[in-house]
Amino acid sequence: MKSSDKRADVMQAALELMAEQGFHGAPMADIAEKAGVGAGTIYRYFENKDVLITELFRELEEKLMAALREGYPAGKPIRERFLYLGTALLRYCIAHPLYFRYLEQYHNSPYGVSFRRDKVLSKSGDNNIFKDLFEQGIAQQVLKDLPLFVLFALAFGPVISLARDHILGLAILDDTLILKTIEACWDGIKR
Amino acid sequence: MKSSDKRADVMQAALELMAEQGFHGAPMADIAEKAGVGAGTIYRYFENKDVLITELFRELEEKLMAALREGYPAGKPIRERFLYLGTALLRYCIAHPLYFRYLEQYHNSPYGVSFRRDKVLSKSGDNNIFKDLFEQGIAQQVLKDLPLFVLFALAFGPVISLARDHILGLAILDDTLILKTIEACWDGIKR
Amino acid sequence: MKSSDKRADVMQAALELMAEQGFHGAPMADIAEKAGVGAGTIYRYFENKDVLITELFRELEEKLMAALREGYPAGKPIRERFLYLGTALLRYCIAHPLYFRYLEQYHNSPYGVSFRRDKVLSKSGDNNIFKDLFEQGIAQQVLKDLPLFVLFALAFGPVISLARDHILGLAILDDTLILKTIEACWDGIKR
Amino acid sequence: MKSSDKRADVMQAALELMAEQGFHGAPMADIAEKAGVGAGTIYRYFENKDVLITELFRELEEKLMAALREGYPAGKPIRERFLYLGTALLRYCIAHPLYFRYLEQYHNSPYGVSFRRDKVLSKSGDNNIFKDLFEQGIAQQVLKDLPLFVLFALAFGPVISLARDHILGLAILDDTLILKTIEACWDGIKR
DNA sequence: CATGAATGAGACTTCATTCAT
DNA sequence: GATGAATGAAGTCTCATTCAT
Repeated sequence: MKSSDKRADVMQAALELMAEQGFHGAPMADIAEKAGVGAGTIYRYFENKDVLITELFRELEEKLMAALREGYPAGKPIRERFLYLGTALLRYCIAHPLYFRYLEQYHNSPYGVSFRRDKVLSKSGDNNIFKDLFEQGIAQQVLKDLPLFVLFALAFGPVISLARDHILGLAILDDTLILKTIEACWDGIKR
Repeated sequence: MKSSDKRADVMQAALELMAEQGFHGAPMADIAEKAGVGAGTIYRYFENKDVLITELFRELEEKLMAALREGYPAGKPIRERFLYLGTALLRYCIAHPLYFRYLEQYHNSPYGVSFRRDKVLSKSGDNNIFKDLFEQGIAQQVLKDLPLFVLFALAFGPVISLARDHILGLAILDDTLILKTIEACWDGIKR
Repeated sequence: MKSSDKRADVMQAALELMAEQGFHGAPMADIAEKAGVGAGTIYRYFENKDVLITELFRELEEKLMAALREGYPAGKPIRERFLYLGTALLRYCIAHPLYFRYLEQYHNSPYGVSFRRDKVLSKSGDNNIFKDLFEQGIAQQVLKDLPLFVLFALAFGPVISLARDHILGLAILDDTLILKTIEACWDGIKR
Repeated sequence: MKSSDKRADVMQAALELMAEQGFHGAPMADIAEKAGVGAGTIYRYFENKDVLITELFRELEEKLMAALREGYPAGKPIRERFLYLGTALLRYCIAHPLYFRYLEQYHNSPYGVSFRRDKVLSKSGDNNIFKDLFEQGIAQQVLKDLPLFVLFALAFGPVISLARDHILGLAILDDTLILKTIEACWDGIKR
């Protein structure tokens, strides 16, 4: 059970350093040291720094999506499903500040240009819970008849904004406030 | 009339390069060349690169706030004032993609840590139109009784999210859609 | 009959990679992979990379000399013996471009400094067919009375030059041309 | 008159180190130190190490050709012209051992693949003294009727071979011996 | 004996900043 | 004031070699 999974060690070290210092504030040497491996070892697992950054992004995003899918009340009404997703997302971001900071940083960097935000909404083929939710909501005339990307922004823009504030220590969010916030988001998208 | 305002030239060059390539993708030498000045000249106006970055951020933010203040219907009802602010902000971001990309990048970088988001809400002393608006709205029981930072997130989180999509080419926003979006934001914050 | 002669496999792999990419363009890991052995295995047979390089050189040189000795018309006249050596050498270089490229590279590298060219002419003790040939030729007044190294250069310098051109695709050499060339070399050294 | 021509200093340092240690035995840091400049300074004059290597090659080759052209008895008989070229070339190689070692190293490295040897014989357009000499010689039936590349090898292969030996200390060449050698080369190519 | 993951010294290169002109 | 050549610290990455399995 020893921590001999060096690849995971490297990713964890990279996450911690990059989330806090930015991609450029985390030299490979520092990552290696924090991971407890030699500098060259990183390159056995990641072709170069860019690949490490992107790979880490993919993994964090996958974790996030998995967390949202877990416990998702698939058969329940639109509103209930939305409230679940919103609160789960906000809680997740707050519970994993490093993940959140890393993901945000990635999105706002030149790296993010290649990995478009829209993937979240239109994940090809895959069942996309967001897309499904909004499309059903429109079809059932429960939600406003707006383009998906607008609904998405209305629903989750506030979550991201709040998560940012919380992590910066500008906001304190308890369960009650989280719920109220997501209900307010619902007011924004519901017809 | 000569372009002897080298300081402005440098800032413009820095804006263009950094908004597109990121802070680290814009070497001082490139900025100097694009600005049509010598590399050393930059240091007559900015102590170092960090100062240039921060100074540019301050200037852009000030421009943005000035734009929002201009034409602000100060005496009108809460809702009208809000709709004005929301649409103006979204239009401004769309009209000035470089400004927006730069500001976002700054917020999500380690630089942003020192210059807190909350400044927007609590600008010391200065009359802060956002803060005033929300506080009055709460007092008049027009807005939900939520902490200011929540209202702010509900109101402008979607705007930022949409602006990002628009700039990445993932969304097309016309005047009608902008208005509908801001009205939806209003639904989110109104009691 | 299993290819358990790993030492030979390593040498063959090293030859192929180094002849084409240069000594420094052939990492030990690549050599190991091409040889179908583990990276560490190479070090069971060769103390380090330098030793591998030198060992390979020695082996190739020995092969070359053996090829020249084979069929050498020892008892025949000077001229016939020379024509045999010259054509055989040129044919060998053309038939084994990898050997030739490797040997040339070795000679022109810092490695070659330790392993001097003169070995060819003065191989201690061993009967040296070149040395013998030239010395006899001078004694019999068939060859010009020049230092051995000059005769050697006159005789084989052109061969090396041509082999290089041929391998680079700059020259096409058939049997007739090879013979004419060596005859011309003879004209250069004969009295 | 100070040695402020840093570009030249770098080239000289690179020549000395690379001729002796090989391209890979001469780190940029060592070159910079020997040249008396900062490491980064090299990159103001040469995009990268490969460019430095190639540029240096070009310059040395140009110097060599210039030296051969100087004093070339253009109007004189074939034989005289050839003797001039041969002795001049050999003398030049001996007088400039660093140049010679560098040039040879370049030719036998992967770099040399792109810059073909044949350039010497077929320099497009430019008046090529070698090509002209051999072609005239063949036309006048003074030289053997062999392909140009064969004549070239016969004429200069020995020179290169001898220069190598001389530089390695295996041969001592005085003016008399140089002349005799080139006359022997003439015997090789003359009809 | 064989392996190949791990190492870390060292190579190349970039770029913020300085300073003589 | 302005310039831009020069600098060198620091960053990314390679690869010969080792050693636990």
